[in-house]
Amino acid sequence: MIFEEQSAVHDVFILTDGMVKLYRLLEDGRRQITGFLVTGDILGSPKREASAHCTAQAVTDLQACAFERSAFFGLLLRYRDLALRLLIMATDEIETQHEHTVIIGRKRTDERLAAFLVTLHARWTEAGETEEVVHLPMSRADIGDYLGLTIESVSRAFSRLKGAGVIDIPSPHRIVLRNLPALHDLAGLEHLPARTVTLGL
Amino acid sequence: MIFEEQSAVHDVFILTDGMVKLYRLLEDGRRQITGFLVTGDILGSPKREASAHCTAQAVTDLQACAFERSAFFGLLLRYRDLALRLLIMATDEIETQHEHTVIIGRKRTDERLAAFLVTLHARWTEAGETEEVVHLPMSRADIGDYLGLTIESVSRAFSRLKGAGVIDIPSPHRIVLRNLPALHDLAGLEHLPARTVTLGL
DNA sequence: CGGGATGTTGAGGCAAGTCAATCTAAGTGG
DNA sequence: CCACTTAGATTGACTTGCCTCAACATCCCG
Repeated sequence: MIFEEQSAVHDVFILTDGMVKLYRLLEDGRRQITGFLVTGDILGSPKREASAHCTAQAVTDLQACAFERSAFFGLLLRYRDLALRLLIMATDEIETQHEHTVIIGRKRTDERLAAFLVTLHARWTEAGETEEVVHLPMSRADIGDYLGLTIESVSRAFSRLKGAGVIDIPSPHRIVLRNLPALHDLAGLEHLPARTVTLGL
Repeated sequence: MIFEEQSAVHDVFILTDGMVKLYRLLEDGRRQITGFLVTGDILGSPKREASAHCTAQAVTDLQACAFERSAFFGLLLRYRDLALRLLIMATDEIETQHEHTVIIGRKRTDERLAAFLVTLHARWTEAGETEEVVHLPMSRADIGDYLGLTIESVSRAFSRLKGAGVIDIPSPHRIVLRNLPALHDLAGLEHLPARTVTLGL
């Protein structure tokens, strides 16, 4: 657990290795994951007070670089470019959130999963992966809570895609994309994010 | 129509009166509205290239103040506070989008509508409205596309809330909140946005 | 007063959820 | 090295909430 909803956040992090999930909980236990962060991404709000509005939890073992918030603000005030850079990143993040909203608001189960796989694949490719493979360090429950589905629906969607020959599943956490164009088509994503760094929260 | 997805955007707007909807379309016509902007809100990306990643369309008659993009960037480079302010606004917008993601990803129809009404009410109250009334300039189709529902589901949800005595519907575009606590409870929102200005797109 | 657009209501279907059983893989201890 | 346990994933049977399709109601606006 990195920090929890409502709690004060003392640092801004830059992930140097591993994966983080961000989520919010409802009182009755329903959970919505709002995003996953990977190596290179930034975690933490640039707001001054900043009690976390969501929970950040490790999906894998992590390595990160932590900046004390006050030090971070010092940088922010001192280097005018920094705020502008962060503003661009925040703008990109809003765009990403919109894409996600379209996915969970208007797409069916298989389309959601396809979009998820395609997006993750793009991020791994960016990170140097050359094979058409997606690593899924997170559980099916995490995927479901990210896509607004149940575990079972996620599992069935995987099976259907496998049955259609679009993917292979050598292990639950390793997916081979056998037909990337078909997957793209199913995902129906307008523009994959061109950026390399995500601003989390 | 203010600007359309993919098209170049020449201005940054500050809404001085009226309401705008932002949305994205899928090829088959499915639509997801990602947000509504009201008086005082800002519309436009602070990115330099900026072809719109979503469509902005008027819901009502509008009045707005338009800044040419280049002039806006001049301001952005000249006043270091401005980028910081916009960064805060963008951060708030991300938070709002997360809330919206929770709503459409994990809540049932009536909860979604309750959350919608409560949020809009908060914005009208902020704007000086003292009665427990919500004005809905947008159509049922717009509400559905915002909440990830069909027109019919929205209409039925309105009827159920009315039947439960939580709201009155003197006209389709005018909702009286008869039991605000119950509505809040149903909505299950953790924190209503404290901010007054929304950054659109 | 029509007539078109918007909103409401009803009947029935289906995609996704729920509940439950089974399978798999990774420990863990004898 | 092998039973036993446990957590996660898959699959099946059934239920249900929302969608679809269709009919009807209401409201503007000439």
